[in-house]
This record gives sequence, C-alpha cells and structure tokens, in this order.
Amino acid sequence: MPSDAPSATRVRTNVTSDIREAIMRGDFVPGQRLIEADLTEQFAASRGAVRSALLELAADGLVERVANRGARVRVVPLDEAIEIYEVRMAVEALCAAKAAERIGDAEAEELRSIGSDMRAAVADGDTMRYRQLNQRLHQRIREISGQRTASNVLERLRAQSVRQQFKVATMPGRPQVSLPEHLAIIEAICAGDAEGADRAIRVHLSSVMDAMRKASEN
Amino acid sequence: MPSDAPSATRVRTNVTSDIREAIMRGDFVPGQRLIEADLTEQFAASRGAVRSALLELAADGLVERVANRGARVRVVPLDEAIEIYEVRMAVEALCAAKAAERIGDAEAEELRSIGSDMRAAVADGDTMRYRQLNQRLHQRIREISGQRTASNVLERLRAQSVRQQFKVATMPGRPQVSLPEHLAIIEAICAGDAEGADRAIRVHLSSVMDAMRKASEN
DNA sequence: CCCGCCAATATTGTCAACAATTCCGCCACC
DNA sequence: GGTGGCGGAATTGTTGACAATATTGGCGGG
Repeated sequence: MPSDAPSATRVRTNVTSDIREAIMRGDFVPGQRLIEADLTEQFAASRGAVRSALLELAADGLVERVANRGARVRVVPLDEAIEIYEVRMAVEALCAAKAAERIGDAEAEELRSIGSDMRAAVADGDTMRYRQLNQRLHQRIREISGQRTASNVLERLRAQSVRQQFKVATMPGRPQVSLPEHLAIIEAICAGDAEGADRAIRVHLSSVMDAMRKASEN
Repeated sequence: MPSDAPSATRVRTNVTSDIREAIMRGDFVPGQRLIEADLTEQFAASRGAVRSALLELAADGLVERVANRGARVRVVPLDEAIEIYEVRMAVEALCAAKAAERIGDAEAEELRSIGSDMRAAVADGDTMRYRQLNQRLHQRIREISGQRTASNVLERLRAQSVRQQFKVATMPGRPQVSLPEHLAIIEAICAGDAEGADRAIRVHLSSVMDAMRKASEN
C-alpha cells in the first residue's frame, strides 16, 4: 500500500483519507459536528463522496453517526481509552512475540537503529521526533510480525486513541520514562525472545495507561 | 439484536444487516459477485441504500470492493483465517481473564447452565444446538468481561471467519473434542481464576486452529 | 417569569436519471 | 490460426433535486 505514490493515479484525492487525517491531526475536535454541506465545500467533493466517507469513518470508530442527526467526531472517554489500550496490549504483545520469532539480521539492525535515534531524540529533548520514531517503531514491529489482521486491528485502535496518545506523549518527562521501555522491547525482539518481547510490550503499554490516567486527573 | 421484532419499529428494515446476515448465513458464497442492481431487487431497497450497505460491509471486512468493478464476498484464505484466530486468541483471552475477575454468582450459574446444555447437546448429537450454545457462551463471556472495545473487535473478526468456524464445527467428532475445553473455560471463569481462564481459552482456540488446518487439507 | 406548542429553518436521507468505466464477444488482419 | 482492436452491453460512480426528520426561536397561556 503506497501511501505516497510519486506520480501515479492519486490525481483523484480520496475524501475519506482527507477527513480521517484532519480528525487525527486535530483539525476537528472530539464532539464537533461534521455537517455534510460544510465538508462538501471544505474538501471540494460531492455530497455523495462525503457521505461515503462519513460512513466509512463511522465503521472505523472515528466518528459517531445518529440517524437524521448527522455525524460528529467521536469522543473517547477515559474508561474507553483504557479498554482500547487493554486490547492493544493483547494484540501488540502478539505482534511483538511473532516479530521476535521471525526477525532477520537486517530488520534487527533497523530496529536497533530506531532505538539509537530515539535515544538521541530524548537527549536532544526533541519530543516531536521521538513521537515519530515511536510510531515508526510500533509500525515496523507490526510489519515484521507479518500479522496483517492484527495490524489492521491495531491501526483501527490507534486511530481512535490518537488524541490520548498525544496527550501522554507530550507530558513533561514522559520520554525519559518510555525510552528504556522501548529499548527493552527492541532488545527482546532482536534477541528472538518472544516471551520477553511479549512482557516488554505489556510493561510499556501498562506504563502508557498509567500515564493516561494521571493525565486525565487534571 | 432481535432478528424478528414482533411489532416494534422494525418497519424500515436495515439493508446492511440483511445483507450481512445473508453473507454469514451462507446465502452468498465467498467470491460471489454482489451486483447492486440484483441486491436492490432482492432486498427491495433503493440502490443508494444498497451502496451504503456494501460500503459498510467492506469496512467490516466482509466484502471486497474494487473501483468500478463492484463488490464481492471476501474470500478468506486459510493463512488469513489462522491470523484471525491468532488475534482472536489474544483478545478472547483478555476477555476471559477480565470475566473471571468480574463474574458474579448469578452469571456463574448462567455459564454453568450453558455448560450443562452443551453436555446434553453433545450427548444427543445435536450439532446445531451445540453450535448455538458455543456462540452464546463466547458472547456471554464477552459481555461479562465488560470490555466493549474487545467485544467490537471480536464481533468483527468472528464475522470474517464464520465460514471456517462452520466447517470446523461440523467436523465429525469435533464437539467431543471441544466440549471439555469449553467446560474448562467455564470452570476457570466461575472460579475467578483469571490466569486459568486465559490459558483455557488459548488451549481451546489452538485446538480450533488445528482442526481448521486439518479441515482444509481435503 | 416559566413552560409547552408551532412554524421556520437547517440538515440528513432517498431517489431517479445520467456519465464513466469495465467487460465480453466479434471481426479484420497478420 | 492466433491476435489486437472495436463496438455494445452490463455495471458502477456521480450528480442534483426532492422528501423526511430534527432543531431552533418565537409566541401565547399559565
């Protein structure tokens, strides 16, 4: 799936992706109404296309639709965010374990390289870069695991909790906490230690969940 | 979900559910083309409604859509079915563990009652009834677990693999194998043994996966 | 001063016709 | 005899107008 085809048939921009990205980027805040007419204008698409997009995004759990009352960006309360993370923990642990079983030398080097970059980003206090590396690490682990279904599920769940994830990632001192957890995950996977990778992922996501709870106490 | 509401507001029957059920029931076989005009006639709905339905079902992973070439019932190859079951294992294990932690006396009695019914159904050789009870057991465990997100994910995955599940369930001698596994799950959950419930679920789903592999060797 | 009704408005849902695309059989041509 | 183009049919995609439904603000009664 080429997310950025160089010159190919991406002439006709996909409205669904546009709206999805707008939501995940935060252009639309949770709870905000998404009125078809407005979106039609904003994205220069037909109403039918907008309708289809909203339908698809509703299936993805990103927007809520109630009959005859339209769509709005779904607001994920804390307890539901926790549930999402509990599922993520189970599925990411599966992916990490599988990745540990299947990893090759080149891929191991790549993961370690991401680890080094993360260390550097934390040392420089570059939170944004760390966030990107974090996402890339998790994505790469999923890819190495070869579990397409698990990847789909995780991608879906991540989209739903991207806001909470952002809140946590930008907490002061948070990178210092999560960096060693990430490095532990990388080491376990590269060592082919499925059991250890499973544990390391769970430790990491537990830590994220704790931080999430703390963040919401404000 | 009342499939046959007696008098309620089910005047306007939902096309999406109808098609979904038709697929899961096997009225449409995997790979079969789903032509909008035909569905329009068959379900007495407008083409727009059918289109929306196909869009939604595609998001659910039940049908495949390619641009300008229409929709067809998605065919799930064995290796993908296995992946689906690996994810199910992870998530159902989570649900079982949570259910074990939260179960009350009334619910425990209900689960045990399902267990007895299953025993009876196997003794009578009533495979269909056993299948129903099986589904109800898993569903009830999800409900008791209180994990909405996990339930959604599982419901989705179950819809995709319902065909394989059927193949396995109707294998001769299969109920005799899975009955004790189910009873073990029930006992662990009722005993409040989260760890044991997790293990029991994994044992059971591993067994299903093995059976699935054998079934596809034909 | 507050509350429930009613019309006006905003918004979504549905429909039918039209445009664009792909598929399939046929025929000329090599 | 095989191959490549060329219509015609089938099917999906899009558009615009219309119908159905919910929301809002005002108005009169209590």
